[in-house]
Amino acid sequence: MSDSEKPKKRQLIQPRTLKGFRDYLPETMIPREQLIQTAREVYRSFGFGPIDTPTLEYLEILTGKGSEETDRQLYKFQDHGGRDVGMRFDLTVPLARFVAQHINELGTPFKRYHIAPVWRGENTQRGRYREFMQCDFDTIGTLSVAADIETGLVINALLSAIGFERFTIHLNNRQVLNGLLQKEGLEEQATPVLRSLDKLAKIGEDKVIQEMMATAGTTEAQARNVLAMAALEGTNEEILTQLQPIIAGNELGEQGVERLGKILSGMQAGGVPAERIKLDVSIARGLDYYTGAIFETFLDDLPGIGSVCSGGRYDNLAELYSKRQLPGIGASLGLDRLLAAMEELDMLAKVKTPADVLVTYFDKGALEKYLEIAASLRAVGLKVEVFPEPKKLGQQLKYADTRGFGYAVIAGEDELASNTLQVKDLATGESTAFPIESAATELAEVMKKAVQP
RNA sequence: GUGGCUGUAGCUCAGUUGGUUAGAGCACUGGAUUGUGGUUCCAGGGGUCGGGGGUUCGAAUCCCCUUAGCCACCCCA
Repeated sequence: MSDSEKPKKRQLIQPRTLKGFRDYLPETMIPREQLIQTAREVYRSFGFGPIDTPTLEYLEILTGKGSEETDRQLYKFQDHGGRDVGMRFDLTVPLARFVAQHINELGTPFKRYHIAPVWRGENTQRGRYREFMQCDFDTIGTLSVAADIETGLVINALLSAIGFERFTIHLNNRQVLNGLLQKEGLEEQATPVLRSLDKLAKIGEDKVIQEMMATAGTTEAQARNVLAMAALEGTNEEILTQLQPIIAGNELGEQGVERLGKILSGMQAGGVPAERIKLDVSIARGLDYYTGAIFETFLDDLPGIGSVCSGGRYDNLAELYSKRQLPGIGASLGLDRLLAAMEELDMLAKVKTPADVLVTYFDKGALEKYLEIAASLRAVGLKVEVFPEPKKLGQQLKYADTRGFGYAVIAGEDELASNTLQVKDLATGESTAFPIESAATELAEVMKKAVQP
């Protein structure tokens, strides 16, 4: 073969994903889907209904309230018709547009959940990607404290259903903060002051004071007064009592404290253990648009990972798109953060298959028998895979073991001749013989017992 | 977007002052007289050293650019 006849090495395209974008393998996708399913069920159990909106919106919809930061992170381009479009960077702005457009058919109060990916072209870091899932729930069109309370109840139900017992829902009311700022004459600088305050847990008291003086132009006394309130300690009731004199004389603040008390007792009446709720006057969330209750949720065993479920109340969701004032309250489950936490706390089963049972393909001539067996197992609700090749039994068992199957069904000449199946528990290695007719129901029984002993 | 660190097989890494055909463990595929895995033994496949350019007789090793990851800042609607 001369050089010219040698097959040239094909120029391959390097397989890779964009910065901040990820592939999900079955072993990460399985717990991910489980988590989403749990969230869905909890949202539905409170009467929230599903919605979806387009990935792409007119650019003006997304940049409506835009800061420079927003613009910088927004994925935007011109579509084939020359329209300026952008990819949604959260689910709240699309909700605002959606509500402005449909509120007359929807009526109020309107409760929806929305689980969908969003895109932000920000710099990546651990746990921060450019494409990620948001799991929002919101109640639109009511100012009632009942909706505030329910938000707390949903957060509690969510984390409980996912399997957490030790977590703390931090609760605050922006009205209290705003009341104090009014009292201190800092209304104008509310945003930078609260942004600094939000960093209290992270950078400490002295630095927060320095930052407030530098970026918000407060006096040291003003900064200290704001911090004094944020530093209150004690039981929730004690904090409420201490707040009253601090805020006294400011109507907004007084209302805010009263409302906090109602949310607190309401959440407990709704079944949230008192020790899971913590009044935390320091949390502000960096968001300008929160006007009332604010929630942040921390895992007691992994507080460093940050809030895994956050949200709050806003006065006027759709102000940019509608003349109708639509107040609302909602929160968002931090799916990726939560999954990272669960992995770190070893709460995720390491499984590469969603199936429970592998039917081994043992006897070359008995494929149709195996297909029948698999069908009968599926009929009682089991997830079943038939191995596609009549390979050596040891290899098939190894396959089942490494993927995380719970059981293997083995049926060779001997079993088929006696009309039985051998069901092997892969965790213990024990085999049981079942009559072929009743094997499906008996195995289903066994598995049910294994799940709830 | 700014600054710092890093990038060798699917994964975790080794690779001496730049010097022949780049290694290990795990994982993967197959085998150990043809019906039982998660512990053994043997064999095998897999890398143009993230990509491109430069210096050099010679580059995984030095220089530049680029790309990706991590960390900090920023921000977190």
